[in-house]
Amino acid sequence: MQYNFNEIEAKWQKYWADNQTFKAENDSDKEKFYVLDMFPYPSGAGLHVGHPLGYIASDIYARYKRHKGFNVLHPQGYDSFGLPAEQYAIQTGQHPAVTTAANIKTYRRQLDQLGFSFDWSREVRTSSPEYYKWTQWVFIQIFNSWYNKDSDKAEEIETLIAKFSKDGNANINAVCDDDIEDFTADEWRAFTDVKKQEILLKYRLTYLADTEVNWCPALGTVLANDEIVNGVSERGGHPVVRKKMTQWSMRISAYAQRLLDGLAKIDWPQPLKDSQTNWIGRSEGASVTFFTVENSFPIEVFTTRPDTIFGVSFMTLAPEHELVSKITTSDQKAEVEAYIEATAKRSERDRMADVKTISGAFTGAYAEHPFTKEPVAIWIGDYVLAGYGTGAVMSVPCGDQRDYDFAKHFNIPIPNIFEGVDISEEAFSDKDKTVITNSDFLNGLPYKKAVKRAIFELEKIGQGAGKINYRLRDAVFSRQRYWGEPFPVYYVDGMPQMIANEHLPVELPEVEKYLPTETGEPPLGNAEVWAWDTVTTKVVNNSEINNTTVFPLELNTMPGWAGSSQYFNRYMDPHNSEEIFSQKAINYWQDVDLYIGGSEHATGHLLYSRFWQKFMFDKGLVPKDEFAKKLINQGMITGTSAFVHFVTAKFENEKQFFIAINKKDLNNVDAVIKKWRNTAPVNSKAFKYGALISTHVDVSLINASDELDIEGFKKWRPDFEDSIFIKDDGEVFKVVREVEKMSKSKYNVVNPDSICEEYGADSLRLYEMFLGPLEQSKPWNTAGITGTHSFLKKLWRQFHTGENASFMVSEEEPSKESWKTLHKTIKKVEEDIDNFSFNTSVSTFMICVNELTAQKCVSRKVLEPLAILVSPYAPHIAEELWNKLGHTRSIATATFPTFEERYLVESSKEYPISFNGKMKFTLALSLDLSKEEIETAVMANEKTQQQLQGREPKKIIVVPGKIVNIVG
RNA sequence: GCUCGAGUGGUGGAAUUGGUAGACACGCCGGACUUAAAAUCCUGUGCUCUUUGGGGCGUGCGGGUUCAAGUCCCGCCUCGAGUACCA
Repeated sequence: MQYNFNEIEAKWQKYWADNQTFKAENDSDKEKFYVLDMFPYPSGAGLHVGHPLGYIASDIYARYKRHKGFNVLHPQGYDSFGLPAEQYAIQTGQHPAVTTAANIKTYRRQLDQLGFSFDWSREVRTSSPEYYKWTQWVFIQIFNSWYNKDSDKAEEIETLIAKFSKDGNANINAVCDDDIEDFTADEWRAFTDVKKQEILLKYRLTYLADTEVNWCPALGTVLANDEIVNGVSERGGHPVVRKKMTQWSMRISAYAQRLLDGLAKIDWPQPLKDSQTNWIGRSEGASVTFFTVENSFPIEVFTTRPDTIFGVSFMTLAPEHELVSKITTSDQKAEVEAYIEATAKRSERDRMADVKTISGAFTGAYAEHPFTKEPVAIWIGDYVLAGYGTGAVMSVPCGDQRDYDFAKHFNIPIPNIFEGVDISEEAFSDKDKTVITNSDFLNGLPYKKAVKRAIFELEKIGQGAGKINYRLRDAVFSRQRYWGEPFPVYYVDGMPQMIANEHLPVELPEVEKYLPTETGEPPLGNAEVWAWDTVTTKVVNNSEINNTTVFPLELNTMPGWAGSSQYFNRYMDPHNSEEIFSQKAINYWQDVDLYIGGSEHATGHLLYSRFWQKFMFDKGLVPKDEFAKKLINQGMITGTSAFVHFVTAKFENEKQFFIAINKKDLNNVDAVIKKWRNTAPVNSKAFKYGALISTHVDVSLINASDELDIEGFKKWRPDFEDSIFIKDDGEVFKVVREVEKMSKSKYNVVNPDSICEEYGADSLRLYEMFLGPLEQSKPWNTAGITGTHSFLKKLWRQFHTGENASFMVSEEEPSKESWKTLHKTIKKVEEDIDNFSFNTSVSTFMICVNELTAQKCVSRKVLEPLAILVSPYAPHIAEELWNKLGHTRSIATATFPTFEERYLVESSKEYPISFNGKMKFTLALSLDLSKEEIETAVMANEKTQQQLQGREPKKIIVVPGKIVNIVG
């Protein structure tokens, strides 16, 4: 009987779906285990072989954990809001919901054919109203919260209001906007309602603010910093400019320290933790206040080197700093304004492109040094960023290279405050070797002590304090897009109002056009039915807006990360229409035990999700403040692109054609063409050819030996129909191969559908694991799949040893060798899965089956456990064999076999014996011998004596269980 | 520039964390079966010398520690990822 994988796979996929084999219950006596994949964005291109890598790994782990007796939650869903569907809608007018639904269908079919053990009854889609109802709900919770630094957590806004009406805001220790004026309780109570709302907005965890944003005119939207690559948009590569807009922001900066601390308790890859640490960018130092000589304007700066305060010879403000216009002297006004205008014109991209050019302008103003009382010149310069720290620095040219370069460029004095250090060429910034001089009370102190003392002295005179600064900025939460979650927000007198929880979801309205409006409003500005009636609590036509009972709704939508920041919790109770999830469900499932996904989300989704989780934790909604215990970044499977190289050629007065050059001949094109010309038509008198050009070839036109199907190529690229191919000696034409990202435009995409059809899903699953370590990126090469495919055929034959290869296993006791083979395999596979080394366990299976074949082992006692071992990797064939072994329930319910040492251990073990470090022979010795007994036995051995040739051994090294080494 | 990570046959990659480097697979060479192809099976396959017994060299390069180094230490080189005037 043949291994008919197509039939077997279809049969069991249907069985699993019909029987809901992988449905997880929220009620179980078993221990829980939550295995999660990053849910996909359903793009129109469907899956290629690179996509399922992480899903296969997580599926193996989920199936393994089921065999180990856990109640496993292994859900899947779709991150179905996003830009591509919207772009497509703009081009074709098709509603994104329609294309998204079609794409999801394709995804589902492709995922199903790989035999994943997802619990599809828990599927979520971020774009479905039942789901985004809860995204809106969480947004409202965040809006109704403020961050109390005293309790170090988010609290209800009501507690803040209570404090205001009792004591005003003098003693509030909150994370909030920095432009807040003090008020008393009496003043608070006297404020108008709008004024109160305005103030509260400065404290809320999500707030409206005029933010300088990255505006992409081509896409008509705002992009996050991580959506911009090299100054252009990640999608589409359009230019990006700075623009001020009123945007919703999330006060993620309130959580900076907790996000940093949390990294210590989660088992995530170090590089990912490093990049989050970098992103948060904590730096310790001090804030120092300088006062201008004229008018005593305070200028606050942040420095990590308060110990170098006596080295200050000037100050630099960002050109955008609000004080610049107030302090600039009339003499310098023209120069300063010209400089500000020049920097404003420079795009972010230009600034990045040339970091070497030093530019700036002197304001004419001076500040007073807090200790020496000397005047310090105030400059502006674009190397100081408005968005970091206070947008102003105290410049210490002897201790900071940028200050040094600036000082040199503008001939500003560079006083030296470091003992025995030459600063004539560059600044000295080695903290550990610092000994300070010319610095009054800091003289002679090493770095750490000097910092402490400087802060102490600053505090004493009230002009500074120790401070920790973070690079992490609040996250902009508004997008000028259609295909995203609408905000549950309407505006009364310009102040945002939340729609009550019971009226959620606020559903996305229909629009005629998906582009921004002519007045530059977001696409929702095109909606005709987009106003909130507070009486009927319904969305009504815009014409009904009267600003007394019917108000305009928010036109922005939420960013992509809104829906992905909580989906892992929603899976626990996805159909709950009363709550985001029940407390019972969250208390059972707690958190994700294993999360597998790409590292590209390090500073996006994975940081935002940790922030939302911490917020939810503060609100008492979730029991854990980190959502995923362990995370693995699967590597990318890259494509192997193929190229054909051509020269354009022409005979006199004739039409141009192409000559394709074989891979081998690329280094001596001239010689090859000359040779070809000799055989060419006679009219080759005036023959000319140009430089080499190369073009991608669809990899499906290339065979395993890199040979091109020339006829197929000509059909595929009719523009090359008249080309001449200079073939290799063997009458074949070989292409050049190169590893690139797998992408449609590079024609190197390999589709899992065709692989499944030809070799089966089990072969594909095994092969993807076999390719290499999970976390490493590796090139795809379809040719190698025959290896895992023939393994499955061998496995099949092991169970089909009857007449005409019919199913047959024996009930007899297996040989000792076979027991050994089985238990060796159990041990290795168990270790491999626990360490996520799925690649080596595939090898182990191959060795196992090869050995069993050699041993002619057909015993049920060995084959049955083997089927269970293989089943996480190749579930379809395992299920079929399991069924043939007479089981009526799915193999998924079987218990993982236990490894027993006694099958491996024999009475003796082979010890390699070496002389002078060179291995010479091995000796079987009893396992329970002591180190001394081994030594004695080795010395008594005939071969040892031969090797020693009568000499006394200098040294005998015995590592029990491993090796005996004799130095003669 | 800074921060991580990685360099092993023709290729993907193993190596129990200091103990016979190259498991397993692809590819290739040769063979069996076949009219033939496909499929399947068997043998060989790091480089090199060889008197066919075996010898020498081999994990990016140069040193070091050790009886023993792909693995540990020091100094380089190359590639990949992230980040970028962060005071």
